[in-house]
Amino acid sequence: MSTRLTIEDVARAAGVSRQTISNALNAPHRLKAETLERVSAVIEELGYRPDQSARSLKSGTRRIIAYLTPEDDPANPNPLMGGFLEAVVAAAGEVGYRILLLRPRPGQSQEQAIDELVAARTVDGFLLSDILRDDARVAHLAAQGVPFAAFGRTAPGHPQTWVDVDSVQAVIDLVGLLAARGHRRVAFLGSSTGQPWMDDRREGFLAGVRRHGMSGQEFSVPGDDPAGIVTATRAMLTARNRPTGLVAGGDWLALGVYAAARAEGLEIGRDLALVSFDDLPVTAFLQPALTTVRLPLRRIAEALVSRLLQIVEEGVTPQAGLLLPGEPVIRESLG
Amino acid sequence: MSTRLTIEDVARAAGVSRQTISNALNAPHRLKAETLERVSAVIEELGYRPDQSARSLKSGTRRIIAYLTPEDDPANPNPLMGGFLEAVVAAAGEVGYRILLLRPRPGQSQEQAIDELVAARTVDGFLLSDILRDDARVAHLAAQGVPFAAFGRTAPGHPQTWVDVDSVQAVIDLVGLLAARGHRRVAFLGSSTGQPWMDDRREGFLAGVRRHGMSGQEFSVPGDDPAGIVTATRAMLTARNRPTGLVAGGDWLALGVYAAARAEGLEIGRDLALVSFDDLPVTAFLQPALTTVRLPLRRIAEALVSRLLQIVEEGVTPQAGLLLPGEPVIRESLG
DNA sequence: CTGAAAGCGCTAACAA
DNA sequence: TTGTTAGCGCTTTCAG
Repeated sequence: MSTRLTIEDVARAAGVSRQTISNALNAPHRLKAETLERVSAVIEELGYRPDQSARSLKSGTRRIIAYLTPEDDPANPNPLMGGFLEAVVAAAGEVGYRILLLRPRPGQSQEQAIDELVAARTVDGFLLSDILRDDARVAHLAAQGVPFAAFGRTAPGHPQTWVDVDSVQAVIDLVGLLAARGHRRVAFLGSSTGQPWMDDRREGFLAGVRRHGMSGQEFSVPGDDPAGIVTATRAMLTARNRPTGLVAGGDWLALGVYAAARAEGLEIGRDLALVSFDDLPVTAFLQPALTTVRLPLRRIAEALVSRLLQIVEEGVTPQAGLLLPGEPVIRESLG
Repeated sequence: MSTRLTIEDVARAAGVSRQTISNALNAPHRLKAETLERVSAVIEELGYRPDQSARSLKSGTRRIIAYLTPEDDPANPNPLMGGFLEAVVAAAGEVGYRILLLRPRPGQSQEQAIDELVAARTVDGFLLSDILRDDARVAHLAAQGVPFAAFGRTAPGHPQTWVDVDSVQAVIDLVGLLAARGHRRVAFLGSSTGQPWMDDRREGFLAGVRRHGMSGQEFSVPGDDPAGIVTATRAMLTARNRPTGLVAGGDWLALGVYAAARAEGLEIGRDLALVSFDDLPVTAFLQPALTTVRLPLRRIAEALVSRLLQIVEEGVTPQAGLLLPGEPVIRESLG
C-alpha cells in the first residue's frame, strides 16, 4: 500500500512549507534546531524518503554506480565474484550509493552497453574489473570523460583510478618461502589465457627465482578446464628433474596440481612444495592445506568506491594507482 | 564529453517538434512511416536516449529491479552466485530492465533496507533468493503490496510468485539410480543449518528409500565448514554396516566425502557410490567425476523476471509457483 | 498525424 | 530562518 508520500504531504503533516522539509534533509544547518527536530520527527514517523527520480532529475546525480560484470564462463565462474560484489555493495552502501549490474545484451559490445547507460544518465560512474593491458572499455570511458575506477592497472595514458593487488611482490615472497626451505629447483604453473594478473604472477616468480639464484622453469596450460590442467601438470611432474617446489598461478590451477600429484603418487608438502594465489574457499577441503595468497577484497572495494566518488563528487582524479599487498596464508602444502 | 543531449536538441536536429521525438520512441505507430524512419535515423545518429530520471519521474516506472543478495559467509561464499546473477542480469536485460544489488547497511534489517528503496521509489520490484519457510522479507513485501518474485517457495498465504527447483523429485531420481545398481543400504548426508532446500533433499531421499524398500540412514553435519564435514563423514564411513550408496545434500558436502573416503582408503565409485546436488564447477577436479544434479539457473532467472514483470507491468500476480526439474548429470562416482 | 501546454516531485535561487 | 517561484527532461493530455 505505498501511498506515494510526497514532500507536500510531509510539509502539511508538520505544519511547515515544503521547503522546510527539503532543507531539513539537504541543508539542516539552515533550520532552527527546534524546528529541525520537530520536522525530522515527522519525516521519521512517516518514513518519508525523497523520490529518487525527482531528486536525480533536479540534481543530475543518481547515487548509483554501475559495475560492468566480467563475462563469466558458466563452466568456470569466478568463485570470488560473490565475495567481491558483497564487498563492493557494502563499500558503496556505506556512502549512500547503490550498485547496478551491467552486462551487454547479446550482440551488443561492452562499449555500447556503457554508452546506453551514460546516455540515459542512469548512473554516476562505472566500476570495472579484470582489466586488460589494452582495455577497450577503459579507453572508451576515458575518451568520453565518464568517471570510472578499475580493479586492475590501466594503461599510462588513461586515468589512474585503478586499484590492484601487488601480485608481483606477493609471488616474490612466495618464492622466498620456498628458498628458505631449501628448494633450488622450482617451477611456475600458469595458464596462457593472456590475463595480465597471470603475467604479473609469472613476473614475480621470475624475479624471485633470480633473486635467490634458483633454477626456475615455466609451464603453461592452454585453457582453464580441469582436465587440461591435470594433464599438463602430470606431464610436468613426470619429467625427469621435476621441480621440488611449485608456484601455481592461482588456486584453480593448484586444484589440478593436487589431482595430478595424487595420480602420480606424490605427496604434496613432502615430495612437492606447493604455493598458490587467490585463497578460494573450496581449497579448505584440500589435504594438506594449501599455502596461498588471499586477495584483500574489502580493501579493494573500498578503495575503488572511494576513488570513483572522488571523481564523481569532487571532480578530482587520483594521479596514481593504488597497489595493495596480498595476504599470504601459510599452510602445510609448503612443507 | 557528454554534451547532455536532450529531446529538444534532437527535435531541432530533425526539424520536428519534441513531441514527435517522444512519439517515435514511445508510440511509433502514431507517426507516418516516412517521418518515423527519418526521425529514428537522427536519434540513432546522435545516440539519443531519454534521461531515465525524467522518464521515471513522469511515468512512475524505473525499469530497475532490486536483488536482495543473501548474506554471504566470506568463508563459504555461494559459488553459484556469480552464475545466478549473470542469468538474472541477462534475463532482465532482455526485457529492458536492470538489476540493482541491495544489502542492508550494518545495523539495518533487510526489511528496513527494502523500505528505504521502496520509499525512494528507486526500483519497480524485488527479487529474493534463499527463501526460508517463514521468511520475514516475504511477509514484509507481501504486507506492503510491493511486487516481488522469489527463488524458493513462499508460504501459502503469500503471493505465489516463486520459482523453485524440484529437489524432492530430483533426489528421488538419484535414489532410483542407486537402487537400479543394486544398492540396499544407503544414507543421506545433510547439513543441519536449517535451509528449506536441504529439507527438501532429505525428504526426497526418504521418499526414494521408501519407494525402493531400501534401508536408509540420515547423517547430519552441524555447520558447513570443511573440517567438520570431513570429520562427520569419516565417522559415518567407519561405522560398521556403512552404507554402500550415499546421497550428499550438496556438492559442498560431497567434497568432504571425497576427502573422507580418501582418508579411509575407500574408493568412490567402487567402495561407495556417491550422488549429489548442485554441480559446482569445482567438482570437475574430482576423481572419479561426481554424479550430481545441475540447477537450471537460466530458466530460473527467466521465470523469476517474467513473473515479477507480470505483476509490475500488468498487475497480474501468478496464482501458483513454478517448479523446475533439476538436470541430473551422471558421472563415474555413481559406480 | 503533429504542435502547444501542463505537470511528475524535487531543490536552488531568491524574496519576505 | 522560512515561504515563494521556477524549472530539471520528459510524457501525456488536448487542440489543431
